Amino acid sequence: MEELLRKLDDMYCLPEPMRSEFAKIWQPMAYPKGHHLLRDGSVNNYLYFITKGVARIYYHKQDKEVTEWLALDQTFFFSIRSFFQRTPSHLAIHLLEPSELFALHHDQLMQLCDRYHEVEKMFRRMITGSLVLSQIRMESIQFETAQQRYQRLLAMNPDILQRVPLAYIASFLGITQETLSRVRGAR
Amino acid sequence: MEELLRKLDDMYCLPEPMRSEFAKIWQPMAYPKGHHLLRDGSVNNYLYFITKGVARIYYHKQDKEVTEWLALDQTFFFSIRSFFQRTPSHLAIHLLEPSELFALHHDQLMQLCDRYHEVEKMFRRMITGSLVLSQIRMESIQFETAQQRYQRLLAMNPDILQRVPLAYIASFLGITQETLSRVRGAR
DNA sequence: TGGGTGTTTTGACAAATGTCAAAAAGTAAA
DNA sequence: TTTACTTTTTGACATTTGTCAAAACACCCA
Repeated sequence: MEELLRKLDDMYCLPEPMRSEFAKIWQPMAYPKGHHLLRDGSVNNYLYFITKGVARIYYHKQDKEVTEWLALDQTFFFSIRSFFQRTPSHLAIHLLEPSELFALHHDQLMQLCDRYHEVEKMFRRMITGSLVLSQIRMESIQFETAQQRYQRLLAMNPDILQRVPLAYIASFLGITQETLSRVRGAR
Repeated sequence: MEELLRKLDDMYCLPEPMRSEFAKIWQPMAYPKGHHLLRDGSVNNYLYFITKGVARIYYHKQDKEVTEWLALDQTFFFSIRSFFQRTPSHLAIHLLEPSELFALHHDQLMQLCDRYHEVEKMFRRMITGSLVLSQIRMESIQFETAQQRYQRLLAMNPDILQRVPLAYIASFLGITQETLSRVRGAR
């Protein structure tokens, strides 16, 4: 819980009555490796924060699985489109390690946003951060080689190699596993 | 101004005192073709809405120019990172046609967000919309061929070919002009 | 220890896209 | 209409990445 609150403070320091009220609506949970937090076709009602473990967000493209995002410890994740638009998700989310998480229900978040301007502001900043990240990733995908994308990922997550199978990393980088293997060999 | 207000209502219908107060802080402007709204290296203080014309957002990658976004009529645009993080922009913005725009200054927007919860909410929804768009574009770039991306662009902007040089479109799609030319020829 | 299973690498070749140079087409002004 | 200029297309070839199949490696556990 401490890590979560610290992350939230980074975005916006809620004044005290709201801070603890906001803290209260996060539900702590723990699941084994392989557990699905979200199956494709259902609406993503929760915004997650992972304190320990790894989550993988993926979808089916024709017959293949495509990894859209890898969430390591101390990060937020969810199906952006499904959560905000309240539509069935084309994404699924499962855990690559036994994990500990906090989950925040969409409706409870929205209620608190309606009630407290401060919560709304904090949430707005959180989304703004996601938008900036999303832009950076887009530029990376569009204008860097597989090699460069791999280096960038390693720089941001030095221990990802030990924790996530290469097939998922390759898919996340937008290349095949074989290409990733060759890129790695070249250095 | 009507178009702008209609777009804003789509996101969130502001109640009346705030709606007109919000409308007041948008500054109308008109510039000739080629005018730079933002030069790289300076902070992007304005969020723009274009009512007539085309704006191109681009940056320098080594010796080349890369088109990051093309904003046709009735859309919002700005340098996301610079505007939110208040840092010098690596992006520049200029106009491909004589254009009419509305501009909203960062500080005025933030002041109104602080003052009115409703404005904050509307702005939050606006950013949420950008985030969803950004996600969709990311998937498109990562998992579609040049051919498919071209078709998608045309479907969303049928008149873009008449208004934007192919070199810019190619760059926006993340391919070279020659490849775009061949993709076009193949249908 | 030795299968058995899943993961990662390698090889041979195909497909997509990039690069550079030149030709063709289009546009605008004299 | 002619010229000068810009934009778009084409050609030849190089590079990157993908595909499919097989080999090498790593790990678990009986």
